[in-house]
Amino acid sequence: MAEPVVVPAGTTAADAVAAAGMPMTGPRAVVVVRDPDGRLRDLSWAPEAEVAVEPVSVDSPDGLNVLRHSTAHVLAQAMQDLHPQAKLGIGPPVENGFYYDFDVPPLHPEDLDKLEARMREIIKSGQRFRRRQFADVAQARAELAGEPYKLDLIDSSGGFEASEVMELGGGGELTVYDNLDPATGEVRWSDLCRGPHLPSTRLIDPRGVKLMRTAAAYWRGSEANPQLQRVYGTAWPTKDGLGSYLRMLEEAARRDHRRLGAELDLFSFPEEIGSGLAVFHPKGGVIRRELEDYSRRRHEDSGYEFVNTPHITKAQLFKTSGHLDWYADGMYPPMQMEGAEYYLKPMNCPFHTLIYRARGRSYRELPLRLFEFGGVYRYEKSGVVHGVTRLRGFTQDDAHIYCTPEQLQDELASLLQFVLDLLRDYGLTEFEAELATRPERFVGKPEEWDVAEAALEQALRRAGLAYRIGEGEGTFYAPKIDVHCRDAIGRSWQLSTMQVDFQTPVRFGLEYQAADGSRQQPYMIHRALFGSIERFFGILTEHYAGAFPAWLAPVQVVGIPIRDDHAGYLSAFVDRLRAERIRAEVDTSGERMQKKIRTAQQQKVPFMAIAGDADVAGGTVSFRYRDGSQRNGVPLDEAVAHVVEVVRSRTNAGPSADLTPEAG
RNA sequence: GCCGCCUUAGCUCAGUCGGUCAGAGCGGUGCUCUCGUAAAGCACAGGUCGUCGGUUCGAUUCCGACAGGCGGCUCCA
Repeated sequence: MAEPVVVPAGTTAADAVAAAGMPMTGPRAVVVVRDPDGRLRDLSWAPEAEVAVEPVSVDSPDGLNVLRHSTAHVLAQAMQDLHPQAKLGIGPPVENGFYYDFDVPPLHPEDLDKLEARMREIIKSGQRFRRRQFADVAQARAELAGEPYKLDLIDSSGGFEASEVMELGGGGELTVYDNLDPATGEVRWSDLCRGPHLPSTRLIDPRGVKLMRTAAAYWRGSEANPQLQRVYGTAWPTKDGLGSYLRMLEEAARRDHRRLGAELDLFSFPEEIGSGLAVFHPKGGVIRRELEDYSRRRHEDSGYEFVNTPHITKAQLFKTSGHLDWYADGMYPPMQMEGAEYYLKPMNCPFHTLIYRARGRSYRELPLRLFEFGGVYRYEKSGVVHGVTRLRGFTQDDAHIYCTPEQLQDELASLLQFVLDLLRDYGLTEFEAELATRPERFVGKPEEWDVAEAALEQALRRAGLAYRIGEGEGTFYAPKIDVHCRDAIGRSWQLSTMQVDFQTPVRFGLEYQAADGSRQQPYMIHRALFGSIERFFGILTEHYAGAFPAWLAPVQVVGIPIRDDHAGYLSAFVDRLRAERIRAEVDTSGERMQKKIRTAQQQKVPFMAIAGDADVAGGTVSFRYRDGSQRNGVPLDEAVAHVVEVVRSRTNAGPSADLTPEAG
């Protein structure tokens, strides 16, 4: 945080910042100030009384938002220069960039080039941003008569969350920013906006700006409204800032699980099966099985019992659960059979609940923890299926826990801890949580919701996990905790969910007999850890960029003979590894050694075991690891023990010669 | 579902302003070659240019529908 500067009454923030000797141009330029109330102000702001403000530089989070917001204005000006009929929507900064929505005919990639060229001209002309307040709504309406969407914003401002709409200030204050020609002071362009903005377009480095793509977006986010053309762009204080952002995008593309899934022969989406339905190939199958097996073991250790349930059911089950009332549109349509309607299941919980109800339950059995890798089918809209992370058929690692009211709190706390521990074992270590509370449409009694929400919040506190509240974002039957994880390149993914459900036990009439002989209703907790196995698989693929830890790698060791006649020696070595259940093979293809190394490297095999005359003579192999490091002349016994140790440790790092302690 | 774009060999992509233009690299197969850590050489095989319909003397090339995909929007129990 920068040192505060004092702005004397009647002078501008810019004067004070300049007098303090802070940069006014360049990659660290101060672009706005924060007043004592925390509000960001233009540098041209002149307070009526002396005030201490915090300078905000363009490379700070707030400064970047200002830069991007101002760049969005430049984009809009460029758009209206090139397409005078374009009507303006909204144009806020977003993570890593900005967008602006326009009512124009659909745009094409060439249009972006033209817009960028015009933006560069505007930026170089050094237009000044001037804040101007409308006297009243009538004046604003008159001036914005040609901008129907801006009028819509003004007319419905009462219904807006002010923080979400950059166009409108708080408290009904309406302001406009004029872009002035620096030489003549003429107004070149104006936009309804609450600001703040850069003092001048000169503060934008055109080499740090790039328009990224066009897309359609509904006006004000509602399907009921017309679609506008959205232009996404990004802006950084410097050319290097843009460069490193573009490199990050390339890195993300390099990690794309759809691409890696094909390159590493993990899974595919045969058109014949249908959109959103994946098949896992043998190598993908190995990874899945390892993921699942480890999860199974951990669940068994933690008192879960495994169940199996069918993929289809008569309609009544989902009528009882309430899902048909809420989610019929998201379910595959019913099949008629023997006079009954059958549905593919979109959820496992009603099935597990029937298992609970299959016989009388005693308080001594609780908590009863039922677990299943349950295949579910959801009719996702055609535009949303995405690789393996958004499928129409997928597998939930779904558990339902039935417990007494007294057990609820401890059960939730230990459950959350269990979830976090297990995610760490798969290599995810950064978590954020969200507590999603009662939505507008819900079932049950508000008092019950309050109890459930309080229990979840308590569990979060006990776990010491940072969380935010998602007001009204719970499901229709339960509030929930969602756990989000950050991957290796900082992207956040929503994974685990825990829901406290008081409704399903009522709907299904669940009971247990308490110690005093009375019949009581259990509480129910829904919990998914990966959410979807397939999606988790995809996320891990991107997290590890396809270089899975040794314990998950589909092929753990490839033996590479230097000459063909070393293959037999390596086969014996590989047999010893296989006896230890290591997934090992010898590359006996007709290629030369260098090519085999390249192939194994591209397949991201954790251990290459190379052998030539020297190794055969010495009874050793030479390891090459994925990171290119080497460990040569390792005696066979030691080599087997080394691989076994790395795999069984389930370490998510390496392997690498640099991480391998010299065996003694 | 909505808007825009895309769909040529297993993969990545050239190409046809409608008429011997169906091509390349990688991958695959075969032969030759193999002595130390990211690509040896040669040859061969592979595509009714997503599917169906229309326009046309003639369509992979133009039009339409459908399917699948990509980027967003919306949605995500």
